[in-house]
Amino acid sequence: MAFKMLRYPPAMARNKRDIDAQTKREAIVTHAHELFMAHGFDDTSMAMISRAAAIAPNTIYWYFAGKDEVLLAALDRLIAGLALEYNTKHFRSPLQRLTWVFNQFDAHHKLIQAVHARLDQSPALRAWHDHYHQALEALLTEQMVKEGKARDRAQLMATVGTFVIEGLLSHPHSQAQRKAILAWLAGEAPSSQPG
Amino acid sequence: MAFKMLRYPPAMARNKRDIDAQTKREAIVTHAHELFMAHGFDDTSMAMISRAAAIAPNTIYWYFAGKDEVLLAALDRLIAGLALEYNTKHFRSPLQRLTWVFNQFDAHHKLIQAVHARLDQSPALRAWHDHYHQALEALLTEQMVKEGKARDRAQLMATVGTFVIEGLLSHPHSQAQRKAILAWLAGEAPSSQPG
DNA sequence: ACCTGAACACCGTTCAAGT
DNA sequence: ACCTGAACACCGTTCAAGT
Repeated sequence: MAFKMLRYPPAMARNKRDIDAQTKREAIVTHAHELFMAHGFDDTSMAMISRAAAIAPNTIYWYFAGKDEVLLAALDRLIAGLALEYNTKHFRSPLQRLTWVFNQFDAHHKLIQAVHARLDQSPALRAWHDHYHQALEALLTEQMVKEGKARDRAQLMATVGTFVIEGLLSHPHSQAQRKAILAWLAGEAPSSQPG
Repeated sequence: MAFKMLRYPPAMARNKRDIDAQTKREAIVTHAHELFMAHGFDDTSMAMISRAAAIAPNTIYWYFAGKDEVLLAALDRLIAGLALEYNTKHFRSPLQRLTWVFNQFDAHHKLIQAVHARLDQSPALRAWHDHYHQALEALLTEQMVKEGKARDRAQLMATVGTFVIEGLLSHPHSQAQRKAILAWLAGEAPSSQPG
């Protein structure tokens, strides 16, 4: 009776339980992440995720409010990992920095694509997207200002830059195209003239 | 017996039937277009379209292979209309031309968003998208070459341009931002300096 | 607290049958 | 040729019940 009011079982068991729960939650996210990457968000069903995690489909709803929240958790973990690596790395040039960031996104572009596809349906994903979109824009702006650009010019180019990055992520293109565009973006350098 | 091999009923009726069929087909497309714009592709069910067109849900499958084909028909009609208007119009400046094109897309951006969301699921939509993406890029390239840009530079900027247009279509932004970005895109003009 | 079987209210699509 | 009622194989999610 009384213990029914406790939010958790007693201390000893509580710790163990919490760890198990956390591990299981992460397992769900891991499997979901892989499946989203392999088949896309729409073509990954809750049943597929639950099968991969060896649980009943509805058990996912104990850990997450819904499918979008699973995606959100995968995204958060992805970004946290990237941020960590970004901060410990140092880059030889602005182009190298930009290329690294782009390549990280590109390696997980199916996840990012899922975000864009669900923007209108999920306010949570909309908020997530807008937040990191703005963060990327700010990062590009500061980079350009540091390189001596006027702030309002830098802001414009940063917006353009995020659009270009998203464009590259979601459109097929050659390696040469990518290289030229990133180079242009990093330095606004003129494309190389043949001959 | 014999007439069963004819693909159509006899002449008199055939004409009438064909007209009716065409009209009905267009009615389906019109209602679908409106619903896609209002609710988005995913949140528009075949049942909703059929209700709007006052037919049974499965009747749509007599006219179209599936939901994606309905979207495709709506897109084709949209583009045909735009192309017609574009060719009869003349513009005072490259910026005016670009702004007009952009505004047309923007007015129907929910449809274009649907294309992007379905790219991976539907090869037909993928083909459609790639075709018109390339067409837009070519148009921008020729425009820039006409203005005296080197061809490979123009090609790079055209790719960037289509990414920027898609970015503007799919991201919230202020009117001022839009104006500045389109101006930059049209002439690569420097953003205005305050003071 | 954690997990599940069964059900719910959909969905796009198919099929057999009508006219 | 054109249209439909009924069914199919899903889907994400909910609920009552178990431990």
